[in-house]
Amino acid sequence: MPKNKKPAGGRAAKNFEPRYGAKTSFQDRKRRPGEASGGKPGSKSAGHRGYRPETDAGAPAKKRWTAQERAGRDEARGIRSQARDPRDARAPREGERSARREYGDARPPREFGTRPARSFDDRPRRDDRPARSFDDRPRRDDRPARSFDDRPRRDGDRVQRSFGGPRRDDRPARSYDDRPRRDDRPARSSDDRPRRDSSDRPARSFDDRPARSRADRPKRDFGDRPARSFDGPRRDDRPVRSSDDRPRRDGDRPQRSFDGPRREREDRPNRADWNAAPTRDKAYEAHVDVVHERLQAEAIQAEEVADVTFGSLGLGDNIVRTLADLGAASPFPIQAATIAPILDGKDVLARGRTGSGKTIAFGAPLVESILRSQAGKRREFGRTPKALILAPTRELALQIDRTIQPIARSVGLFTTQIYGGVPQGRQVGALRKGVDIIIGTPGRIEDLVEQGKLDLSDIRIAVLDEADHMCDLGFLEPVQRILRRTEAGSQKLLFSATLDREVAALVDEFLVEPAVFEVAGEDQDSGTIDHRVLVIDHRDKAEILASLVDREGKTLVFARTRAYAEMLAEQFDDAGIRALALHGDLNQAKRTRNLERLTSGRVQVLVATDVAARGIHVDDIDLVIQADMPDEYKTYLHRSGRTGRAGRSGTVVTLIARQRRRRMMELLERAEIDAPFDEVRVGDDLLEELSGRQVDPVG
DNA sequence: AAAAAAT
Repeated sequence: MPKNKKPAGGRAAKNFEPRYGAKTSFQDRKRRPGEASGGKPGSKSAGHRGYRPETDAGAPAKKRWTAQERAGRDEARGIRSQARDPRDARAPREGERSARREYGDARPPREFGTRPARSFDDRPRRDDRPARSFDDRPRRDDRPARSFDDRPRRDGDRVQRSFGGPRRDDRPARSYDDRPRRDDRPARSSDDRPRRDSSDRPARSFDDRPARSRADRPKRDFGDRPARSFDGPRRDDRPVRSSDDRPRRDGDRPQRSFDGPRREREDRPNRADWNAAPTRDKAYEAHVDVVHERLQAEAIQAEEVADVTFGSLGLGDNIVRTLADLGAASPFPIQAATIAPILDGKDVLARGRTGSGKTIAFGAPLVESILRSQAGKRREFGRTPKALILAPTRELALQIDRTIQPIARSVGLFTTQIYGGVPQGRQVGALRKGVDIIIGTPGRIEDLVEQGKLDLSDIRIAVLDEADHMCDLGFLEPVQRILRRTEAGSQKLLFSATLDREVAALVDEFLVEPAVFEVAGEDQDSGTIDHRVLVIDHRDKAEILASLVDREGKTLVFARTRAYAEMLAEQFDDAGIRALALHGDLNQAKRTRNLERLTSGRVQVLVATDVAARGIHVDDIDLVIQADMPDEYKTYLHRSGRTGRAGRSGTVVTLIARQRRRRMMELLERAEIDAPFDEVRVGDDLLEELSGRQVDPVG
């Protein structure tokens, strides 16, 4: 029996593309619900299970979808036919699973069983999102009535600034070999480089820095301020690292004992150690030190920003209002720090802990900036995008757009998502009509550029979210190629919770006199997250995991591989705990849907690979379990940052085998996290406690 | 090992 009787729906996804490309996505969206008569929920026929009367007086109007749900639905729609069978990506296991159901497993099928008949009416609304959410074009009547005229005009002396000031295209190309687009630039030296402002910042010289080989670099005492501060491993141009003094990747860190209390800031003053670094390899040290000096100089104290408002930072009324709608009434410290310099056209490096509001920190000023540069111009059909935001995963790109889009929309700018795993027709269609801001992942962006369907040459602001990750092997080169295609001298913004030296590859080539920000005292472990390490016997692992996961509240489990993530989700499911997986082996429709199901609370447990480690925001995950320990402290910080967001509390539990204790301690030390280690066996009360279940009171 | 483009 065919999986889908509906003729159109049964075709392969790519067959939809001509249709998507042929008309606007908005028209497309309007039509499709009407044509969904093939038994889909929402059917017009009274016999169908999803039937609902046309006029439903008592029911709330159609404001049922949050932006995220809508986005997920629309993305999924293009490949719905593929998604029809929830297990199609795991064909090998199909027999086993269906067999189980056949002999009377009472539990409903995992994917669709508990799905309420498509009614989202009673789903808790997320009040931090604007009720209206259009993932593509706004309806005309939804555009803000106010025109640009009532905005305070501050563009008089500033709009030209970033483009009329010292242009960066007179910037020198450092090497002519592989940089096609930069050969118009004169040689750059630290002396004659145009200053962007009259500040007394030392000009940094990246160019004459000795090849960044670290082999001969002096060992420095990093105190307790490890790689987080621009000291990450470089992977770009470094050939083979001699193993002289660095047995592991970040193994040059001194061991520090877990003795004293470490959370007080007074106890970790050793940032100064950076500046007191040995003098060998001067230029290299100079680079590190300059960056770090700025980190200190421009660190923002939370108290200082208490009475700053978004308006006073230079954002227009519409944007300020939209931010309030998004739940951002007044700026978080990272936002207070970065908005003004971004509006000033500066390149910015910013580090803010997970969940500290980085998206708005770059998104709001980006929109404002693009708006100013467009002031007085018509929105032309087919205009080229002016801003680009790059993210390492599709889910993150989607999420960023969910935040940026309402902000952009409030001032009449358009955004579109450009990422893989979905038909490109919609995306290309949007580009053809003209968008101002694109948000996406590197692969599809490059793809469309090469196909001549995306022109980056007018991009004047480029943002890298999770910038250090974007410098990982495999990401760096595409990112470089993309950035080289942006407008000469375009403004670059690099954000991450773990911004470190890994970004130097990009800083060297693309950033000029960057301003660097971090939020003082906002260390990753300051407060809201409780970290625990469970030392377990490998044989107990599955049972212990199941025990931890069997709970109220949302749980995110991290596994190292896709296969293990899939296996764990199945194991939990088999144990009667509904769980879904999120990893790169799933098609995008399932990825989007499974994440949405955790967000909406329809499933409490999600087992993910590191695809979910960074940036993904789900409101109320209160337990993160690392079924496999991360192999990098940065990964630990990002994974654990999925809980304890925006000041909420959360618990992070990491399972390790006994022989990993040493390594785990080192990793936590680098992450500057204190966590008790406990040996645990199946049935221990600690498991009950950590899962939040009540230990049975002895009656 | 994972992620990111299809094919």
